[in-house]
Amino acid sequence: MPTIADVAKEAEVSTATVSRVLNNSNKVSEQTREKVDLALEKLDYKLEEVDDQNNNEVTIKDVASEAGVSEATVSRVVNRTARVADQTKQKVKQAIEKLDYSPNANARHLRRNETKLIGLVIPDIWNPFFGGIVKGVEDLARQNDYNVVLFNTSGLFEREKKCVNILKDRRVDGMIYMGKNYDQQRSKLLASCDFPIVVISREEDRIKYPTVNIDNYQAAYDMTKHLIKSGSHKIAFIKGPKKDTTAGLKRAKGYKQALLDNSLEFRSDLLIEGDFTLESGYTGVEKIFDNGLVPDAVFAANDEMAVGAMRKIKAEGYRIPEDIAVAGFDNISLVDYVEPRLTTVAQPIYELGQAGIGALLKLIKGKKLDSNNIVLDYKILARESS
Amino acid sequence: MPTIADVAKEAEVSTATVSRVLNNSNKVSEQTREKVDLALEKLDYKLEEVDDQNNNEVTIKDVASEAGVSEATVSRVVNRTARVADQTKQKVKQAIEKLDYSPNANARHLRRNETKLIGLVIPDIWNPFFGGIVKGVEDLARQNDYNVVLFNTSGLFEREKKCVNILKDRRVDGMIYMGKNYDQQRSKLLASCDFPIVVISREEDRIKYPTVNIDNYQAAYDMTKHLIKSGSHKIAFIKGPKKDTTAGLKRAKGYKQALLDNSLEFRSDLLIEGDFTLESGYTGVEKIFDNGLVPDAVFAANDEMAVGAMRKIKAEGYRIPEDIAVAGFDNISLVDYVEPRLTTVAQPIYELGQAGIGALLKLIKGKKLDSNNIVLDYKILARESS
DNA sequence: AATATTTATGTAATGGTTTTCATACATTAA
DNA sequence: TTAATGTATGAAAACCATTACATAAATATT
Repeated sequence: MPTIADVAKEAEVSTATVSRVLNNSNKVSEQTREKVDLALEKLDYKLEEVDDQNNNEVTIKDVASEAGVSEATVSRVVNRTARVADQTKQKVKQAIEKLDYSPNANARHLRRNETKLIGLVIPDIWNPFFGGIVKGVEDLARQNDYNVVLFNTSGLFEREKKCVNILKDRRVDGMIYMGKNYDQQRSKLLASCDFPIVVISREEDRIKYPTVNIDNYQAAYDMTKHLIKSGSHKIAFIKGPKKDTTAGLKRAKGYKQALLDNSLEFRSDLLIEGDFTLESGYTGVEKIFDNGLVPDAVFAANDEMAVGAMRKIKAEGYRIPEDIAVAGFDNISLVDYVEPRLTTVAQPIYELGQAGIGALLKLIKGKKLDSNNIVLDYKILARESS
Repeated sequence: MPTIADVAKEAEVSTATVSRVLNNSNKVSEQTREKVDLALEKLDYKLEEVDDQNNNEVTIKDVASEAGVSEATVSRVVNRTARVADQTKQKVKQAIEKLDYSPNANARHLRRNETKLIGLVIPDIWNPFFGGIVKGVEDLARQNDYNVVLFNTSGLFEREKKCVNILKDRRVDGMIYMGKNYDQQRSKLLASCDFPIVVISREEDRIKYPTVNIDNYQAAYDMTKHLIKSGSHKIAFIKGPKKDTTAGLKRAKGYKQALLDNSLEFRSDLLIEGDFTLESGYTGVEKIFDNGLVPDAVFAANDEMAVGAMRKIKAEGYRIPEDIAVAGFDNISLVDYVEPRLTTVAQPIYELGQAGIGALLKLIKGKKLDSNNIVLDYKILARESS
């Protein structure tokens, strides 16, 4: 169906001119009129009621006229939102069946002023830790008739910002946010949203949104204690980068406190900085060895670094756990693949996701949360490496 | 803002009755009228123009009146869809800024008859293989102003069906589908969709939608050849389950053909069935040993099974690769964590996702694809285990 | 100066649904 | 019977934007 604009383009004149030709306005030169006429012919432009029938979507209108009732009644049948006489109901249902009608969710959402859409902003879906969370979120969301729009930010603030703005435009009903960390600019960004937000796995004290987490301090404390009980008393810790998340810092704190509470010396040369990659675990242990130190246990703030540590320890000829015990944090799937199997803190990954969306759904429904800081249980998984 | 329905509820009468009271219809008993009046008062019901001001969303109307122009002009400024005088443009932009207006994407999509939404149906987002694909899809989609709605089906057909129906209701512009496999019921399901579909990582011959894949047959062939060249001539293969995907079957075929082409005997007792889990790799090798056989190489149809195989091989005291070489398939991240590092076929996971969404975007734009079967390159990663 | 054309902008229809209020008809109570 | 009420349904106004067409004013052309 060509429009006036199409014709104008074809005839290389303005739409105004085409309009004049069509309405026999007299201020059109013979030449131009001819050009336009040609274009009209060529594109087979029809004046009568621009038939927008290229879009053959079956609408509620079609169902209504098929069933011989009003659109309102069809809507009532579809949504079970008011009593409809049995006879009528049957007619409507038959019409729906016959025309294979399914309501346009967009139109419904526009009208109802809700989208049944949850924004999910995470740094890296390729990382199974986030994969598990996303799974937990999506599963429970879908069970509650919400769908999830996924955004992968690589932890870049600029990208996070873009994603959040898209979510605003889309008028999502809520968002689950996992930024790289939680600084001032991010705080501002979240504050600009007028839908509920839940933050997962970012244990920040200054955060003003509901969070779902484990107690990182206590978990690290417990794991350290476990290593001490197993006979270690010279325990190294590989922590996150200098600008770590609060969650990361808390793990380091838990480690330190456990040492002190058990009358062990805290040595800063056994507290090594890493960046959560396998390599940094490897080089972390290397640094310790280079200093002429040989710990009897290495506890890393995540599993990847622990595996890196294991590799260096083995490369130097030490046995795990006989000479040096190793422990990690997170319980991502790979801990099962290394040898010896890695002792680690099991985060309830899937459950973190579930708890997050659970809280978000409550907020969306306007309910209050019992607590603004949901804390889930972790587990110390003592396995072969300790 | 109470509605008539609210008042009716409060007064415990039908809405019809409330309506009659409001319009001074005379057929209302004194008693009822009193009840209704009371309710009206209590709820502070206002007749004049039901002020639906509870929703304080800034709309294009607000911007238009703030800037003193028509809504059409605002739209034109926002969408750069027609020339607007500089002066006017400035006014509009200021108004937008002042009111912090952002267009309602839903309304736009409804009108434009597009949603800028891509459905992404996968079996298990927790599995990093799919995680990588999702990342590739989302990255490229977002760069092209499309967003991704994610569905996690666990490979259950019933759930896949539900998800696809949601996508239909939502009128997504396209879908990327990774079902468990591709049987008749799934084929029917996809056929019922009236948006373009691309299938990733399902190499089925009978599939009638564009697919993105690697050449599984050739890859397995090449890997087998690699093992032979490295000196193995008694190579076991751990394949997928009996009802495997065609992709899985092709890997087995490639393995077999490579043996034959290199004058090696194909022995069915060295072709073991697994189910793509670590455990099945372990028990697979166990079965071989139980039969009194000791292969000099084990090639598994995926990495998890290869790791399981490695574990059993080491447990029996054999050295890898000196006694028995091991090879996997996929190159998921864990291959880097095991020792020795696993030789494997590297699938271009992220690129599979990208190619998939690339093809889909073309289809959405109404373009033809060069080929209905996009084949990406794989790599034989020869590492320590072979 | 007269005519032709474009530019800038407005009006109103449109997208598909939900929902409020109104009302013909059926039912119940007096 | 009649008066009072409920039931089942329809008409029309939302929801918020885009866009086809119309038109006054500005500009170009002759």
